[in-house]
Order: sequence, then structure tokens, then C-alpha cells
Amino acid sequence: MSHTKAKPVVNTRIQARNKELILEAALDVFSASGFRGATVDQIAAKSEMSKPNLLYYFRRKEDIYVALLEHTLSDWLEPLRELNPAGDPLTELARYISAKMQMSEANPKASRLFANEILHGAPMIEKFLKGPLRQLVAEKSQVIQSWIAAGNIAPVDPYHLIFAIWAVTQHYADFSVQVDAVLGRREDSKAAQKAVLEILLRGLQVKQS
Amino acid sequence: MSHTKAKPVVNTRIQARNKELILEAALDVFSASGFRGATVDQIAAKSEMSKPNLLYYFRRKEDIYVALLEHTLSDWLEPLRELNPAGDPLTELARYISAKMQMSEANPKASRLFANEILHGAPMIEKFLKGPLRQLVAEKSQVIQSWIAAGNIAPVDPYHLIFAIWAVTQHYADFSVQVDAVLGRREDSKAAQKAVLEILLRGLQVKQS
DNA sequence: TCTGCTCTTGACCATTTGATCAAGAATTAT
DNA sequence: ATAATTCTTGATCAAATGGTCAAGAGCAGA
Repeated sequence: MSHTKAKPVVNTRIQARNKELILEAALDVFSASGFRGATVDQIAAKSEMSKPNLLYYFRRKEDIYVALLEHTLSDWLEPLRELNPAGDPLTELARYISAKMQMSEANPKASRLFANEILHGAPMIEKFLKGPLRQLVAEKSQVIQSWIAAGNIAPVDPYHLIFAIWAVTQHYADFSVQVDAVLGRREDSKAAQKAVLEILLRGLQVKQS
Repeated sequence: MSHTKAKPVVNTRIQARNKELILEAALDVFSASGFRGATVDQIAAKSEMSKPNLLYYFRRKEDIYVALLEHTLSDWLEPLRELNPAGDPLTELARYISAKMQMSEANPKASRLFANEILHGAPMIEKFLKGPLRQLVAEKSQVIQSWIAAGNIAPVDPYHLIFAIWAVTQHYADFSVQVDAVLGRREDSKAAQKAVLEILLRGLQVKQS
């Protein structure tokens, strides 16, 4: 009994190139339409590839989606990971917030992809949320707590501070349509970053006496 | 030439009841799966109604969706509308933030419905965003600006302050899966509300000398 | 009661869509 | 060169899904 459809064992140049093309196209399509809304045909068309050919590289639609999520999950953690316990608290938080704002601006599609996934219950990345993410946030909350204990920033709940930073920074990517509509123009990312830093950090300064 | 399918002209009791049932079920389904992900069959099943019967009340899937959005759009504006120019700034903002937090807790499904719609480009509510919403935000930004000019709160960009409030408060509804995963438990809405008020308002207090 | 309208549904249809297959083209290794 | 493997695609399929239809059941007013 022979298998009828052998899958490649090694990763050839062509595979690397085409998988990359597919993921690039898929990010466009999935971020615009969500998992259910996206169609394999759309992704194939954007990849300039026939549908069967696309499905030669990723057997199922879901495989593309999962690969895409995994492809960017670790990038997402990086800025928070860099929060340095030994650094100046306000400088560190400012850097983190700025980094997140820049990620939102540079890659809004990835942000929307995640937002959509979480909005719909995060069926594919539950493990990521409850594992590495939770772990890292716990660790960094400790750092923030130690800053508070040392009297270097105002006492606020570290977890909710992190949630607030995520919420505000990602808002500019995920809800850009609303932001632009309300402002009546394309949002100015420089101005937004400055305003966000002020709003989130001003309250953390300890009053000098 | 006679029309083959007359639609009811008046609104009977049965219509009112069934439309309500359908919208209730549709909120569940649309908020969980998005417009494309939701199926008419699912909504019909949740309404305990046959599909053709459901489509007797709403001819197309899209009609249910639009009705649902319109049904809650005005509710969404209400808390901001109540921001009182004559009141104490911090009290007014605290009330607004609390109201938004309570809406997120009381009706997370409606919040997710909107979030999903905006995330996907807001095709159905573009007019709402560029019209009534923009108008109201412009008006209330003026109010905040006047508070700043009077030296009653710290100088921050009013638009971005409003965005920050929206972002943070809706985060608890839209991303509750992530919040719960990171906290390792069901989020405590009382604690969240307290933390959010501190984080957003502390920075607005003007330093007394 | 009878007439006309509203309400309900089983059966059905057309389209979309995720996925398969067989067969040929291109590439790589020997 | 040539054999083996990888890559590509037109044709096709089965399931899901939005929507229609005709016919009957229920209900309200005369």
C-alpha cells in the first residue's frame, strides 16, 4: 500500500520562497477578513499561485493561519521582554510604549490579526496566552512592583498598567478606521505617540517635595 | 402582475417579539464569530425558529447585522454625551470612565460586535463614525480643552485622551480572553475599574503648589 | 363563519469554498 | 543522460451556506 501524495521532506529554496509569499499574502487577507472571512482563493490570487499549488505548501487553510500567528507571536513579546529592571522606570516604560506604538504603525496588519483572534476567543493561541505570555507578564509585573516599592513610580496595579499600555497602543492599529474617522484625517503617528506617552506616564511620576 | 411575496405592513405583537428574539440570538452569534463567520442557521437555531421563518422577518443576513448595530449605536454614545462642561473635570471624567467600564462588563458582546466591525474596516457604520461620532467627539474635545485652558486638568490632547479611555475600557470586554489568561483567573471588574481610574486620571491632576 | 392577512416550514436551489486527484512540467541528484 | 523527486495546475468533488418557493397553519376582523 503506497501513499498517493508524498510531501517534501526537505526545505528547498522554492519552498522557502513560496511559503514566504503565501504568508505575506495571507497576512493581508486574514487581517482584512478574519479567519472565516478569508478564502483560500483570495490568498492564492494574492500569492499569484494556483489554489492546488498553495495547498501543496499548506495542506489546510488553518495551517496557513496558524503558521502566520506563530510567525509573529515571539516578535510580539520582544519589547516587553526588554523592560530592564535596572533601568530608570519612566525611561524604560517610555521605551516600551514607544516600541509598541511603532509596532502598531509598522505592522498594523499583524496587530489586527491578533486582535481578531483574541476577539473570537483565541482558539488557536490559548496556549500562548496562558503560557509564555502569562509567564512574561508575571515577571515584568514583579519588576514594576519593585519600582513602586522603591518609591520610583506611583503605586498602580502593574497588571492593569500593562493592559492599559497594550490597549492604548494597539488601539491605533486595530481601530485606525475609527481614529481616522473621528479625527477627520489620517492620524499623525508622531503626535499620537507623544500624546500617548504623556497620558500614560504623567500619572506615574512621583511627586517631588 | 401580482407580487408573489408580500411583506407585512404593520408591526404586530408577534413581529415585535420575534424580531427581538432574533436580534438577541444574532448578538450572540455575530459577536462570537463576526459577520462572515456567523451563519443564518446558527442564528435561526438560537432563536428556536426555522431558517425560512427567520428570513421572513429579516430578508437578508446583512439586514440582521445592520439592525443589530443600529440598535446599539446610540447607546454607545450616551455616556460621552453626558460629560458635563459645568461639572468638576475629574469627577466628570471619572464618571465617564466608570460608565464605559460598566458597559464593557454588562454587555461585552455588543462591544465585541463593534470591535469586530471596526477591525474589518467598518463597512456598515462608516457614516456613523464620520458623522455623529466625530461630531460628538469634536464637541467634547472642546469641553476638555476648556478645562485645560482654565488650568483645571493637565494639558493633554483631548482627542487622544478620549481614544485612550475608549481603548482601555473596551479592552476588558474585547480582549477578556487575554486578560483572564494573563491574570490566571476571571478578571475582577471592581478591581479593574479602580485600577483604570487611577491609571487614566492620576496624570490629569494639576500639581497643587 | 368566512375572508384575508400573517406566520411557519419542508423541500429545494445556486453559489461559494475547502480540499483532492491525476497527470504533466521543472528541478535536482547520480 | 536519466532517474527520482519536487513543483504546478485544470478538473472535479462534497459540504456548507445564503436565499427562495409553494403550500399550509394560525389568527383577526367583518
